[in-house]
Amino acid sequence: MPFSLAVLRVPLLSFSSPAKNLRMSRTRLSSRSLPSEAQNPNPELNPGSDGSDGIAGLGIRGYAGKKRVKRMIEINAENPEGEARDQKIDHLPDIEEFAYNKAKATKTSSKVKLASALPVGMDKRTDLSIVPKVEPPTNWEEVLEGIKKMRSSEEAPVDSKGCEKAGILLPPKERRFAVLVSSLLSSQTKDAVTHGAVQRLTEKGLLDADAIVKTDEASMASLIYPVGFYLRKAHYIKKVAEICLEKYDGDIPSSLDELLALPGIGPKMAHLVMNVGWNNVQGICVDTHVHRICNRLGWVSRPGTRKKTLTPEETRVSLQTWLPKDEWVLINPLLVGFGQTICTPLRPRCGICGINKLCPSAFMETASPSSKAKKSSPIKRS
DNA sequence: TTCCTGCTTT
DNA sequence: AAAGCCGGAA
Repeated sequence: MPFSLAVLRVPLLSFSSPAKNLRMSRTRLSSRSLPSEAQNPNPELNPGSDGSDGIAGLGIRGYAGKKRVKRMIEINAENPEGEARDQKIDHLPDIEEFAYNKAKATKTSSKVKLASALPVGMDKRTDLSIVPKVEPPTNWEEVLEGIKKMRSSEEAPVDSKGCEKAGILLPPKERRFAVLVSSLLSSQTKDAVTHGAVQRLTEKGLLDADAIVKTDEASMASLIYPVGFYLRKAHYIKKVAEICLEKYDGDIPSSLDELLALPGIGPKMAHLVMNVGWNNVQGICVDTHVHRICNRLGWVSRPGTRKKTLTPEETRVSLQTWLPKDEWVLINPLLVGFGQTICTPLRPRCGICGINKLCPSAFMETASPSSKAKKSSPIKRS
């Protein structure tokens, strides 16, 4: 085991000011050289582990600015392969190979039913061949390139503190669990806050299912505070840990449906975990940023119409009908970072945006997105 | 006010 | 479809 599993019982604290009790001994994780495929229990599920960290690292390597590369090299200082890995940037693993290779999961949960009842025509969300072929948006490649350029010149929170980065120095199984917990914590929470919470859990060895079930909910809540909805999430984390321990031998589920069946795990997190946790691309991870930006760009629409999509799930399905699968994984960190720094939800910085000439929504949003922008859809405009 | 890499329940 | 969860920051 890479770190001590000693369970620290944290006294129940009042939540009025829990933060001050959170700082304790800062035992640094042993960042020794890590085995990759050597300890990978499911090598067939991790074809990306060619000595690299697979897709999980792409969020880091793909759009790394100089600062970040430097930081990664620092982090990997004790890892002999570290620097070498950082050189191999912008290399896409062959995700086609294992995109459709997963066996069907048990579909017993109500959530699964909900998921497949979503506005699709593509049940099981894997077989795109039955979806009517949609013409890709004009200039989409140029737009994508422009965004990539902007992303490489400015560092975004997601680059250093996103879920993709969670547990990057851990062995596969621990890393997967870290990605799952990190995702769970990330919703409605700034990356820096999520990162801090994960850090505290890591220091206490609480990214391990076995350790989590032995920790009471209040302690968990105080540790992850102040992430959004921390009480609920503390509850979910414990439930998830119990399920993982019982059904998956302490590992996380390896199929989309089984992930969706976990409490507190919805489509956004499930796809993220599949993508960066299992290197198994079943769909695009669409969060609020991807949802917003795709609509601003006119990249997605309600089926058969030119109206904006109403939900992230609708966006995901629409985007998947035309975006080449090569881009499915990278589109998330790309647009999330873009959304954090430039194409912000409120008052997007169109003035400094390198693709404002190509964006149908550029300089259009004077009021809040909910009030005005809703009526004048970017793709409907003449 | 609106948002933060949402999900669950009504 | 909409409310509720959580609290803080811009």
